[in-house]
Amino acid sequence: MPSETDTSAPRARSKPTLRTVAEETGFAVTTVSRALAGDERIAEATRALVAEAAARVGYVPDRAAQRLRTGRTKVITLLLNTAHEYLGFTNEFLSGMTEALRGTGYAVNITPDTVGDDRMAVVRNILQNRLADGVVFTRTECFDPRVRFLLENDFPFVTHGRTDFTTPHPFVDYDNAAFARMAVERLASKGRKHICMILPDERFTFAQHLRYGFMSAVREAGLDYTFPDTVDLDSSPDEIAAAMADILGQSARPDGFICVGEVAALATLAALTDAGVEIGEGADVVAKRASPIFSQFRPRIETVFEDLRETGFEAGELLLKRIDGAEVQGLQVLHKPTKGFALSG
Amino acid sequence: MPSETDTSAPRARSKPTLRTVAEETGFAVTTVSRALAGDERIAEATRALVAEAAARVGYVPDRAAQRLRTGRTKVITLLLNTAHEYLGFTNEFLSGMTEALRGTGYAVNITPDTVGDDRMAVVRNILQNRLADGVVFTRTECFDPRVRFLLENDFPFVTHGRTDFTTPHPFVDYDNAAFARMAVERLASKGRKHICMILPDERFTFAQHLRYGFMSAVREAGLDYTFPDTVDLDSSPDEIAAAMADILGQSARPDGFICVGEVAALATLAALTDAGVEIGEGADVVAKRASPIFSQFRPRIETVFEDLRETGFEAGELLLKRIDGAEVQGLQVLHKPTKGFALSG
DNA sequence: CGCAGAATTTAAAACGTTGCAACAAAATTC
DNA sequence: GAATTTTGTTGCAACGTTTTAAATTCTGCG
Repeated sequence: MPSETDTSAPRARSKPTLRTVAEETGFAVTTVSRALAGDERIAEATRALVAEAAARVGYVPDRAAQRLRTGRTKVITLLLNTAHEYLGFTNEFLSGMTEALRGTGYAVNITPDTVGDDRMAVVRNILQNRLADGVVFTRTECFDPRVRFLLENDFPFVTHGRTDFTTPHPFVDYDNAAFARMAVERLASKGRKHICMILPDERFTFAQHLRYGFMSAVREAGLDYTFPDTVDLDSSPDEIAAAMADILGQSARPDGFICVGEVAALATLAALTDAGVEIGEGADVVAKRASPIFSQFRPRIETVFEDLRETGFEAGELLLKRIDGAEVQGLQVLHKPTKGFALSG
Repeated sequence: MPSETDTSAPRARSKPTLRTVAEETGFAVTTVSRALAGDERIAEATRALVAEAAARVGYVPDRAAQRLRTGRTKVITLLLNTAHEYLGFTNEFLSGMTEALRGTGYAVNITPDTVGDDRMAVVRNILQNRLADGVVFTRTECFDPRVRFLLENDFPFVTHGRTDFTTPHPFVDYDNAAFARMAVERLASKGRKHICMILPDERFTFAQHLRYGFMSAVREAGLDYTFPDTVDLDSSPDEIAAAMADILGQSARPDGFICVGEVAALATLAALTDAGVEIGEGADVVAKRASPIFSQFRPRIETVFEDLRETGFEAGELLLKRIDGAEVQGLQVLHKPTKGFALSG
């Protein structure tokens, strides 16, 4: 039949749209749109019919069109930082986040958390150009200007780490003060008298928390302490190791070491090994662990676990809820270090 | 120029659009669009005028609208794999990629490289829903079905790692065969007679390359060899360490070890340490290094460097060129291990 | 002066979606 | 049986851009 071929000819392999489904079912485009959105105003029977037809022709809504029409991007952006105290941070966190977004239709976008030296430009750009519906970032500072800006503009976001702003905002964090305290106490219980810990750059909130937990525990137990002041957690492994070697060469040298992250741990162990100090004898080391690799460090050290994948997952979940309009109150998660220190592996 | 009509209109704080610039300059929207695109048909003077006005009102093109109209998404997607032989892989690779895309208007999207067990569904979904203009993925297999699919559909992509397909496609890769050969030769030069290397899962192309380079060098030098067959590079640190301990317990035990990645290196070192084998005495270890952390491994080992950030950068660059229609020929980058082995740090 | 042919500019039509206002048909009320 | 509400459904108008086809102005030249 020629007419048959005629009508099927122009029907090229083009992407099915609402119109396709509309023609298929005989309903109007509007109705189809509503039906697929599960609108109560559309009859139950119609909804079923439309759903069936949509599935049959393989209809999938066009993101660009939805975005243009609604202004919602269905994108959330993670601000990527190059440095982290754990090598596997990005992979773990990101895996958790994408997992939380699975099936929601949201996509994860990555953008460096800084252009040149400017952290604000990144977030301003996202707001101004409506590049995302929400933002997640790490390495939060006590009075992080990004937080202030986002709060002022009422834009959904979740921070990894807290701030000192009085206005509450969603966050996921690990209780680093409790960790530091536990770590000091653990070393004290082993008879250590002089504790050393490498801190993150002081502008990060978690540096303050670590310091606070550390100091209060050290004071309580009446211990000596040292913070290496030439390096921080973002320094290169070599710099950290050199700083540790330096400290080990001093007359009043520490006998207890707390490590936040792989780099600090390995550099500390290397410095101790190079100085001929034996773990369990001349010194003890405890660390926070985010990857199973810690079990292979020699000498072995005791660790507690921080689950970064879970953290990323929660960051994703919280942000979705926030975008959906949830109140900030319920959107704050603080992980306590539950179990005590144990030998890794 | 048309008469200056009511400028007192409710000029709300709405995002400036082409229309805004059009009204501002007195030109038609079409002209403005063309002028901003640098279209030759628009008079030089007009282009300048429009550019100035656009900058003044802070015009930025709307991504959603462009995408809807042109079908181009200005997005490229990186397929994220949870496991990698280097902990820092994701961060490094991603940092490189975003760097390559800076200023191009392209955004990076992250999606897990597998849903359930299905690697194909991910890439099919991207094509079908036009979620991106191009794709990058890692952990390429010899006859990777994703590559076949993308080639068949003429969709731009870059793989990290090669395939054995006859049809060429863009890739970035490291010459792992050369690395393995170098490593064997290095160990041989130290008088080692029995070489051991943990391979990646054999379905990955780079596993074949490593094996090939290894085998040909081992045969040439007339050495013994062992591939631990209960683990691969993606096994857990504990499993790898256990397998190595096992091998060290055998009568004919290897005296040279090649490690691809941190996990293998640390697990091997731990097993050697635990077995009381001294590096330089009872055994030697060489490794490929992607992060500066290797300098802190004790005992120290010799390494060669693979630059994953650069790799990510190139992947981004190649994909952009490919999207722009460049021929596949020039879009294949193979990194040779240039310098020889040296003590890390 | 008239006119072909460049050189510029423009109006209008998409792209696929959703929100608004309206409408027909059925159900309810008085 | 008319008036009113309820229940489903629909057409039209955006959202901001690019593209097609057409209109306008500007040249130079006979």
